[in-house]
Amino acid sequence: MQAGGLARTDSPLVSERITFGMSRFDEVDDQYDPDALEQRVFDYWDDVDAYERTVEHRSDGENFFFVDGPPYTSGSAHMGTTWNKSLKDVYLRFLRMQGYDVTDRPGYDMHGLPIETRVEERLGFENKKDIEAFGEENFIQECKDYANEQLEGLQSDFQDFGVWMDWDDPYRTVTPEYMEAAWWGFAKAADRDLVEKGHRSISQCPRCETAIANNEVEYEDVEDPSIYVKFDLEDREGSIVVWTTTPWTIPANTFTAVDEDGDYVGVRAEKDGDEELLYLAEAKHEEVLKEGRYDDYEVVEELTGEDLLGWAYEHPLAEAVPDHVDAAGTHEVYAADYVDTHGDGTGLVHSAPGHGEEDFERGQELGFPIFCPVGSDGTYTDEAGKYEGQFVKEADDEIIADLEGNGALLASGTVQHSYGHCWRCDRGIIQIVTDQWFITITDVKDELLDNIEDSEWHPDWARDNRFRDFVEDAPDWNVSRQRYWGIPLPVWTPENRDDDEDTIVVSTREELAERVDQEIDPEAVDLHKDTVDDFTITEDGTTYTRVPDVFDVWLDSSVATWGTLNYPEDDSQFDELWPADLILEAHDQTRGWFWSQLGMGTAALGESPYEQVLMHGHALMPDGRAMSKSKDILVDPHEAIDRHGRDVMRLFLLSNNPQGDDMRFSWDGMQTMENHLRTLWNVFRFPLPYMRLDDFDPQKTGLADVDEDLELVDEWILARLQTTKAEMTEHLKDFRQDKAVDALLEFVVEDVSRFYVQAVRERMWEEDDSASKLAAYATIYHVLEQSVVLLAPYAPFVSEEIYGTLTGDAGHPTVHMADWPAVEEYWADDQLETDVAVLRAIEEAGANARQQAGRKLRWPVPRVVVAADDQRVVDAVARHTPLLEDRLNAREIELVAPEDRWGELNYSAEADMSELGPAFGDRAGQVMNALNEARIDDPSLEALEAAVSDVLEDGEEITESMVSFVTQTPDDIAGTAFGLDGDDRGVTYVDASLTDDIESEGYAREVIRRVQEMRKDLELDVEERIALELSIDDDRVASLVDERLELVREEVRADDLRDVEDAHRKEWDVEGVTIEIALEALAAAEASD
RNA sequence: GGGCCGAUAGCUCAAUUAGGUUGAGCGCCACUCUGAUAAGGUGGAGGCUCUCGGUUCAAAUCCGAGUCGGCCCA
Repeated sequence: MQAGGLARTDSPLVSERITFGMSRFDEVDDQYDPDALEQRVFDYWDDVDAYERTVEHRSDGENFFFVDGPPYTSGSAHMGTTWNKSLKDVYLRFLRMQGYDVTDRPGYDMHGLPIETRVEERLGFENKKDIEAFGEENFIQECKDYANEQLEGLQSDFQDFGVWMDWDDPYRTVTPEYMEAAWWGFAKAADRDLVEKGHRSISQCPRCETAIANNEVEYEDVEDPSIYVKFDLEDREGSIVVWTTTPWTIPANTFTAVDEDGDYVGVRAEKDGDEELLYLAEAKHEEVLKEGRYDDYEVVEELTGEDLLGWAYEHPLAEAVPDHVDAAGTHEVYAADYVDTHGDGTGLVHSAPGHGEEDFERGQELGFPIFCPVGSDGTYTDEAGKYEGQFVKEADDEIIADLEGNGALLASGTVQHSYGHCWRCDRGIIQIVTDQWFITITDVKDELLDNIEDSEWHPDWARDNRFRDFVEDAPDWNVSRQRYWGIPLPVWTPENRDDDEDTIVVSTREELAERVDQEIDPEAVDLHKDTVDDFTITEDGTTYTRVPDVFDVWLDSSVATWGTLNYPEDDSQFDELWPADLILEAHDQTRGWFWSQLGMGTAALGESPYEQVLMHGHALMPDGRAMSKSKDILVDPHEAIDRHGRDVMRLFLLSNNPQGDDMRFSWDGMQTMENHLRTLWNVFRFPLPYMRLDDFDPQKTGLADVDEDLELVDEWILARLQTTKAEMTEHLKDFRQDKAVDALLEFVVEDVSRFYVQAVRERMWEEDDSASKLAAYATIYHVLEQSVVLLAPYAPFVSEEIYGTLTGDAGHPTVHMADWPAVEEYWADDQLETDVAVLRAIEEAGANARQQAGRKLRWPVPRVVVAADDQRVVDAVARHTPLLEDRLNAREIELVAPEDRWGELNYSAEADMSELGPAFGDRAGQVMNALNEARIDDPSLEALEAAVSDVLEDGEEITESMVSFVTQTPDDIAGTAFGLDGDDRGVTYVDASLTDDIESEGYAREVIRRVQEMRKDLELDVEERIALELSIDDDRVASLVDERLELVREEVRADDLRDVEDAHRKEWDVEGVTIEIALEALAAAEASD
């Protein structure tokens, strides 16, 4: 299959390449210059509408519904975002090349508290009162402006990274149609009876004066009070001891909890002559009494938690807080499963259902009133008695003092512990009980767990371990926030009530226009709070007003799968596309977007809204630390681009495993990728001058036309190309773009650059037209063209320029329109790949052996002996003897067949542990060492057994399967084993002995190489003729060189051999002999005559 | 405090599915090549495979307990 649409030359679209300077085989930069190249390609894309045309090109293809996880619009793109978008880009491009019509609408998450707090900072606001004074409408407008500003920064970053998405039409969570998508989803959940208003213990940010979700709470180490408080028992002697780090919750104390099965003690303790009876956990009593600095103590009672149940005590702040809870059964000891007699504290837990979540639940079970004397801003209400009006944290000291005054304080200190903070403004959160709106996803927990099964995750453990655990433990979703910049809850309640009975949930703008008392245009209405707060609904004589809350911002993005399609406003695509085929985000989204979408999809539609999830990791610093913008620990993608370019950065990012593992950024890794691209660039530009000179036309001379003339190495590189395509396709389908690009780069660097190009250079230098040259042209053209098509999703810029230069006006306007190259079975040839791999292994071993023998490649060696282990190696060598002679610079190649032995060798054995282990048990290691050390003349088992007889016990023998024989070479000769995939296939021996003839050629080559270097110093053209002067300070060497003088003259294009004046002159040391060389260019000399 | 993931050469990672003498690329050092040349080739140094136990003839690999890092949860 042709990758390029070669028949499209008549299209008016494709000829535009010429206009923009990409005609075939144009001159290209000598050096790979990413910055200049990428700017050129940006301009080119712009000029030919490359993106739009690529999208159009696939518009008839099968649908693929990708949904972009919307980045939050604060700050600019960091390395993590960059990795994420690069991953999306590579898969979207790959899918397009495979023919899919891909949905690629990017999204931005633009509501929520983070933006509100930024705007508040900007305006110098401290709390909600400032906002109210400024005006809701004004504040919402400021937030809108700020979010749009931030969006522009992200948009331009992503485009600058070369990401191709529909940048002209991103979905934005602040538009009426998107907000409507959220209303619709919420209304569907309400239809299923999954929406309720509830009195719950929630995390409250006292500065932002709103509830925040548990997953918005960030934990940091802080120093807090640590106090032990005695509750005096009623009806019996003594006190129970509790511990808390939040003295401000003591006023709301309602009961005390114990572990029914825990062990407790009564302790008679003495301090300053006074004696007290204290009850607390057995495991903690020593520690606690030490804290209380008691002089002495004695355990007088041993009890279980059960014994303590029902004990009544006095509220220690009863006088200061006259309104404290005083219902029947309060201020007694109860069992609760959140008590641990071996954890922090005393084994008795002060419980205030008006604050703590667990306390709240247990308090409800016990039927107690919920007493919470704290307002939404964290100050005590009048119910808190003498503490009224104080901010709770600031009241700690006074409360501690009051406890002490009452004699209730056993000990007071501080403790370092992690405490929850608001994710945006960093204020310490407080737990209070308020009214909130919930989506009761716990009612559909089984459905959620079922729906998890409908999505396929990469890696799969992320779904089956991490995500399932999270979903199993997930509580009801508190979706209401007492803020401004968000999607308003579409809930209207009867004017005189504030519960969740008889509510109206509005689903769409159209419904809104129909039902509200005011006259509105559904097309034009904005849905933000400042607008909809004014709307009332009157039905059946009852007037309904809107609940003033806005949604948790996580609800916004949870509807992205239909929000992307503008559904329900636009229902043209939903049925066909939904649910999403793929979403792709980092692992922190398990608790975020992966979860919120599953929750909303299930609550609203009973289904998972996505089918496949690719979960990648985070970008870490080179030393493994997490990146952090606020701490200025980061690598800025813009710096990476400045230093190495976009293609290099993308290649680096995309060469990392995307399946769950974090990625460490590495400047070395970036440099390596740049080196690889430079290699590609050099390979690409190497044949261009020759093709240009010969007017090579790939349309007229394709592979089919030169099939008869292809040489083995051509067929080999074509076979390798097929394997590379197959591997890449398999890896990409497996979401392992890192392995795919590794395969491609290895092909380009190892096979094309280091082997194929080396092997075909001389064919390209031939001046006359030859079938062999054309075959090489057609081959390298095909290989390069397919390689850049394969590289295009990763490095779209350099691929574009190379593709354009190769195809000119015969290709697609952009490489990104090309089809993903399919394996061409005709060229596949596993046998040949193996053959050449054998030859390369022999060559490599030969080079190694040569170095051991101390003979430079420039000096010929009389013979190279290849001892083959199998017939395959014999065949390969026999067919390619001249190639091997040439590459190893050997006068002769000698082949030793597998059944023969080369007489000059000794042998030793290499042990196979998988055989020795079972046979010798714990002596296997000992036998292995003896075998490895043995030296024998004859590679037979008998000789070997004799050599290792010391370690063999009676009756034991060495069998053939246990060992393989290894040769030991004599002095003149160096040998190196070669193998394939870890299996030994034979040995290459280099005989490095010297003769006059060899020395003659060796010295001649030394001279040639130095003359060539001097030609280069003078920047002479390859064809330019010279006059040469040689003076060699050693008679023997001089006569040796004389023997090869013709060779020297020919190689260095020396027409004259004479003394030259005013020449480029240099003295060289060659193997200890001084040689003086001078030369001048003949044309120059003639001109000066 | 709990869950998940990771820890192998200076760096980035393979090898863990099925236990069998730990590998590659990059970097470093030395040598080498030179009609792709700010490239290419060869070699060398560099590892108690995080620690400690266990299973086994044999553990990077399986099991248990820790340590450190990342993410998530409390």
